[in-house]
Amino acid sequence: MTDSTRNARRPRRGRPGKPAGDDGGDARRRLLQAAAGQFAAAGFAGTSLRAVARDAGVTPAMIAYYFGDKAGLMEAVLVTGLDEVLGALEAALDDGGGDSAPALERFVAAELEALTSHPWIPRIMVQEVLSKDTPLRQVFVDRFASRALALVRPAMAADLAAGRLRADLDPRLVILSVIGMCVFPFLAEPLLGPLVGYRIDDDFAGEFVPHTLALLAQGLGAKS
Amino acid sequence: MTDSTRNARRPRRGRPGKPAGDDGGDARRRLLQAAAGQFAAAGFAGTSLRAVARDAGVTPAMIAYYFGDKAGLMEAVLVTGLDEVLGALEAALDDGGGDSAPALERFVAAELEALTSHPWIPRIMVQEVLSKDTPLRQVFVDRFASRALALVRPAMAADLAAGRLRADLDPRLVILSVIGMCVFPFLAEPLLGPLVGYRIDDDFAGEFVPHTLALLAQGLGAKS
DNA sequence: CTTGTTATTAAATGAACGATTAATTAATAT
DNA sequence: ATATTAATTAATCGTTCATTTAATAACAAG
Repeated sequence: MTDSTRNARRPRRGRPGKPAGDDGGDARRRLLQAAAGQFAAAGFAGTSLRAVARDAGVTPAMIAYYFGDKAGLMEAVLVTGLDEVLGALEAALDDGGGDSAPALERFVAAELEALTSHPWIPRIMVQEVLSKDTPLRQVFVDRFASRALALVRPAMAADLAAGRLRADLDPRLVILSVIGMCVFPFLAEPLLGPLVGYRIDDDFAGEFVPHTLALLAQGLGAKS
Repeated sequence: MTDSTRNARRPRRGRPGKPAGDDGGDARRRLLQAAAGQFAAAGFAGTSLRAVARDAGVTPAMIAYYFGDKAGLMEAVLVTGLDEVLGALEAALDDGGGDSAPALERFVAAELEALTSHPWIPRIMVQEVLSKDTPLRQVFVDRFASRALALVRPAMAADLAAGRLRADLDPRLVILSVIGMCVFPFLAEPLLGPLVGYRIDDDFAGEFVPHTLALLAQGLGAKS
């Protein structure tokens, strides 16, 4: 499906040499975009550079030219997306710091909205960063995880001190549960979307953020 | 790491022919075990049959003999594990039906305990079933998802009728959030385990089940 | 105009992979 | 005893892959 829909776009492959005019510099961006989609859909090992190059309308040699090798391409894809998400998280948590909503609520909302714009990030993460001990993991830790945790932990401590967070829960496990609630729908959408009945489009965050906040605020139990 | 630790076990590969005595029938089981580990760690495309066979102490031709081809091996791995998990869920939800804990609580506890015994299942699912439209997906839906949902949905309805579940939440999204909370720690353990501070061993369910139930029961908010 | 740099292609290389086949041995049935 | 079946290895085939190399064309600077 991914093939047949995108294939007919670039049927002709030109003669060697620098292309004329306004196409210049575009190939790198198209390669990143094609690679993000294919890495998310088929994983690192399951993605062939030939297919990425074909999707981007260039030859595989261009990947070596711009990114060195396959791992370099994956790294470029990942850091490009992660930087954008981290920026959104920083903006949401540094916000004033005064009387706004509890920090964990702002964190959840910002994360869900950022992921809605980059739905391939969780899939690449789980497939290539979470389970395997690849060089990418260090990139992820340094470039994203450590900074994100540095934002969240003091915010949680502030919530706790202000009495806006239960004191009898293990903070480690709270982080785990909250991240899981936020990230899992993006992982499972291709299967559970049709089955349960949801779709990740521009409106998804608008629907899922209130639900998640309501669930986190009071749990599942009926009001007594 | 996976290589060097498991490698030295079966250094010698015998002469051709049926092995004598009590080894018979063991190769199939060892292949399933080795394949589960490698599929979970490296994904379907990232796993080579040569490596699985080496890990199991046989030749790659044995995989064709027992499972036909690579896809058949993966399918056998998956259904073997899923059947065991489904059995645990059925046992937990069919339990009497009387005055025990809310069904969603029993579901959560049973799922977490079953996954603790088969921690590779969520990783294979996310990597090979959730995101890609492979033949495995139908296997998963028929063999597990449809039956599990058939167990959960009436149980949730009963909870709702008995006033043990908030009526103002979207049931579709509740299922999504609950599954995400349960499954995500298994996906993220290789990365977040050392970082956040938890390990999936025999005691994990004993620690995580009470936390999850407490969080689901009342949410994060401090008691007023 | 020439010279160098940048961006691109076509073609070749070598390794790894999944799958197949033929040979081989043990167990079992006749 | 003998034939048949079950379980296993060794060897190899054809394919696909990532990567490398050499050639080529546009463009910029002198």
